[in-house]
Amino acid sequence: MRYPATDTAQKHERILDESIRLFRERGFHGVSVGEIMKASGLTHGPFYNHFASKEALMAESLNRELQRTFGDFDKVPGSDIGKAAFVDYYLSEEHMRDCAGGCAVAALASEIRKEPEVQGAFTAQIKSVIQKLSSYFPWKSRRSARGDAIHWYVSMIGALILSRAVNDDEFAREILAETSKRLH
Amino acid sequence: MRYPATDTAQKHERILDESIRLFRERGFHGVSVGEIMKASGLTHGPFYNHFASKEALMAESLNRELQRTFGDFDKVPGSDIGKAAFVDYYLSEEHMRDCAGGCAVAALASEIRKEPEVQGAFTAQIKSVIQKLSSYFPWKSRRSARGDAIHWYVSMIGALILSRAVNDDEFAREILAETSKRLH
DNA sequence: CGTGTCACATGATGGACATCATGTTTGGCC
DNA sequence: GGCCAAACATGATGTCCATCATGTGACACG
Repeated sequence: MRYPATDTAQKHERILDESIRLFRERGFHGVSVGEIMKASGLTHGPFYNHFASKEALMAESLNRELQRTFGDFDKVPGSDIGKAAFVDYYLSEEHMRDCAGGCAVAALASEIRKEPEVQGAFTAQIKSVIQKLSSYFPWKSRRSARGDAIHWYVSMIGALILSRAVNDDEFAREILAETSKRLH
Repeated sequence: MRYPATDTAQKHERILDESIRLFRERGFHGVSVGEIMKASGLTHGPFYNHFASKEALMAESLNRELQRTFGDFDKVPGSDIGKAAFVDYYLSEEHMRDCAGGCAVAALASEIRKEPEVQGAFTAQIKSVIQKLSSYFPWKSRRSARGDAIHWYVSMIGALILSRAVNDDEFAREILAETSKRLH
């Protein structure tokens, strides 16, 4: 590498960071390669020095983001307290508003269905988080812990997506709050 | 109208039908006006005789579809049986696969966030269905019926979206089944 | 039976986009 | 200190798209 090696690696990282931020905010198809590069402090040309295609970037940045998100899991205690804290964060008004910085699953799940190259890594990550959730948090229903974790997780995703889609703050808060109560 | 009035009205309807079908299948931005018109048996030009813009079509076709969906509500009995039947349909493998013909909320919710013209009608329709759900079906938790209905509804949406996003049929079926059990 | 008008088809326009081609700068290495 | 490849900028290419402009043919009405 004739350019300073660390700088180039940093630029690559910055492209990944800015792209996932923009993707979450406006969707895969709502952002152009040019915008991503501009946000990363570059012009659109050298994009192809870093990635084979836009779809390849989508796969890499999403995968990286999910890894980072789910890796942070053990920062909360694996108890009822930790579980409640996680719900409180996930279904907070703050998270609802911060789409660009929030959970990538809620922001992008419905677009992933159309991007085959992205689906594989996404599926593996979701399986892994379900596994982690079901063994890490306490589940006390008479049914399977794994099923409880699945239901718990899809409830949060659905609530967040719906609260973001509606136009009425009061109603959005109600969706978050009523779901939240029932997941503690 | 110098063309047969009924024909023109039928074409308008066909544009609405085909557009909502394509939107659910590929998202608002995944379909072009030209494609919609071709699917409706017309060329792209006369689109603007029927709608002011693509966004106006999005609003009209989604609103119409939601009205039709939520209007069919009273076809199932307002009992535990009816509620369970609704869950069984909504979280069926068939519904998971039939994105183009299925629930528009699950298919488009995350894109609605970016289309202000569409949000208003969407919000009103969601409020209305929550109202209907909470008064129509029996809810027996110690909490509010309305909150129960909200949680029940967002769970179904989240489960359907996630099951469609993953790449593994077995896992997708597990998401649907485990959620389904817990909503009966 | 002609005529005006409306819904249609065809084609144009201008912009956005992903991708690529071609120079240009950079800094590690001999 | 000069050389060369890697990483950059600029600009081109071709495609696709939403929207609009213009022509055309069908039908209701006189």
